[in-house]
Amino acid sequence: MVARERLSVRKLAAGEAVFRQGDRAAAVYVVQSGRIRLLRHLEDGSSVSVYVARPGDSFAEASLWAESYHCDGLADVPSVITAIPKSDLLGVLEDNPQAAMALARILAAQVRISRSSLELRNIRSARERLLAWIRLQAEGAPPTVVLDRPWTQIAAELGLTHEVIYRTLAALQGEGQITRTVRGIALAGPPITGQR
Amino acid sequence: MVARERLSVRKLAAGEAVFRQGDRAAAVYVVQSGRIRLLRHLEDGSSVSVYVARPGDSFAEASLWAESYHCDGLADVPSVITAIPKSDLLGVLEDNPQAAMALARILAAQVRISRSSLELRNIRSARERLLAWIRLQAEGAPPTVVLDRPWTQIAAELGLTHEVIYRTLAALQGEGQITRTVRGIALAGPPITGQR
DNA sequence: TGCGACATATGATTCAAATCATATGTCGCC
DNA sequence: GGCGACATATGATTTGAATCATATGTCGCA
Repeated sequence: MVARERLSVRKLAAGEAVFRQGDRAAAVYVVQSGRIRLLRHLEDGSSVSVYVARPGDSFAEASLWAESYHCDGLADVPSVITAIPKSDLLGVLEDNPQAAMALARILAAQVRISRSSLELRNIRSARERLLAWIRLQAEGAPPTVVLDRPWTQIAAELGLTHEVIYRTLAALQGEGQITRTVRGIALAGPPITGQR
Repeated sequence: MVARERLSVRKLAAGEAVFRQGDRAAAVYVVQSGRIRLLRHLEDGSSVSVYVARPGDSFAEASLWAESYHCDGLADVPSVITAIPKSDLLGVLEDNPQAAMALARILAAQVRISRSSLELRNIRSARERLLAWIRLQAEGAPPTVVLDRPWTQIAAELGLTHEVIYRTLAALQGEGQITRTVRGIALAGPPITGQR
C-alpha cells in the first residue's frame, strides 16, 4: 500500500472539477463519498458522460500511462476523493504483482461497463433502450430502484432527450410495465434474477 | 513468458467462431493474422460489435476473471490466433509485475477505445458521425485511409444503416469534403496532425 | 463461365425521436 | 418567504434516419 502521508484528500463542491480535459495527468483517484462524472467534450461543443464513479470506485486510471487527462472529472454532488500520485502508484504496482493484478481487474471491469453502455446505445427504440437500462439497474437490486440523479441526466447518459424519457416513462407506466414512486422505479412482472 | 508448449495455435476460416457467448472462459487470445470481431447479442436478436482485434492485439482478457465469455469471438476473415490458457497466464501474471502491468496497460487502452466508440455514438447526425469516424481513422495515418472491410460492416459499427452511409458518402464527396478511391477514402482540406 | 452471395448505390415512404414551446413543480438559498 | 435555477411534464411540429424496394457491380468458386 501507498504510505498514508502521500495520499491527499480533496473535498469538492457540486459542479467543481477534479481535473479538466487536457490537464497534465498527475494522479489516480478514489471516491470516498459523493459522485464524480467523467465527461468528454466533442468538437461541436456537446459532451458525453463516459463514466460515473461512486464511493469506492477509482477513476482516471488511464492517466498512469497518459500525459494528460482526456476528459473532465466533475463532481455531480459535493464529494470527497483521495488522490494517489501517479509516480507513487506506479512504484507500488511495479513491485507488487497483487496490486498490479487488482488494477488489471478493475480495468477489465471498466471495459465491461463501457461495452454495456455501447450495447445499450445499439438499441434504437427509446422504449426498449429505457427498459433495458431499467433492467440493468434492477439486476440483483430489486424490487425498487432508487434514483440518485434526475431523469434529465439519465436521459443524457442514454443518448436520448429528456422529453422522450418522460413520455416513455408515462407510456410504460400507463401500460403497467413499470411503477414509479417519487425517486424510485420498479419493474412490473417477475423480478430479474441476478444470475449470469 | 509462458512456455511455448502451452500456447496452442488455432486457424480459423472466415465466419468461424473462436468462442460463443456463454461458453466457459478458458483462454485469452492473441491475433497472429486476420481479424477477430467480438460480438455481443441482445435479447431481441440484434447484435453489437464491441471490439475488433487485429494482428498483435489480444482479446478476451476479461475471461481471466469471468466464468464464461460474454460475447462471441468471430473471425471476420481467415485468421490465425494463439490461445493462452487462463490458468497459465494467471500464474505468470501473479509473480511477474511487469507482465501484470503490461496487461493493465492493454486494458486501459481498451477502455479508451471503447469510450471513443461511445463518444462517436453520441453524435446524432449521420454526417457528423461519419466525418468524426473518418477523422479518427485518418489520425496519424494520412493522406488516404485504406479500408479493410466493407462499408456495410462499418455502418453497423457506427450504429447506422448502410443506406445512410452510402448516401452520406455520396453527399460528402459531392461537397468535396472527401475523395474516394476503390478501397480508400481521404479527407479533403488540411490533414489532421496526430498530436495529442 | 456462370451462378450465388454479398457490396454498392439510390429512390420513395414511413416513422420515431428531436426540436420547439410552454406550464407546473421542487428546492436551495439570499 | 420569495426568487431563480432546474426538474418534471406534455403538446405541436419538424426532420433525418430507418425501412422498403430495386438495380447494378464484384468476387469466389463449382
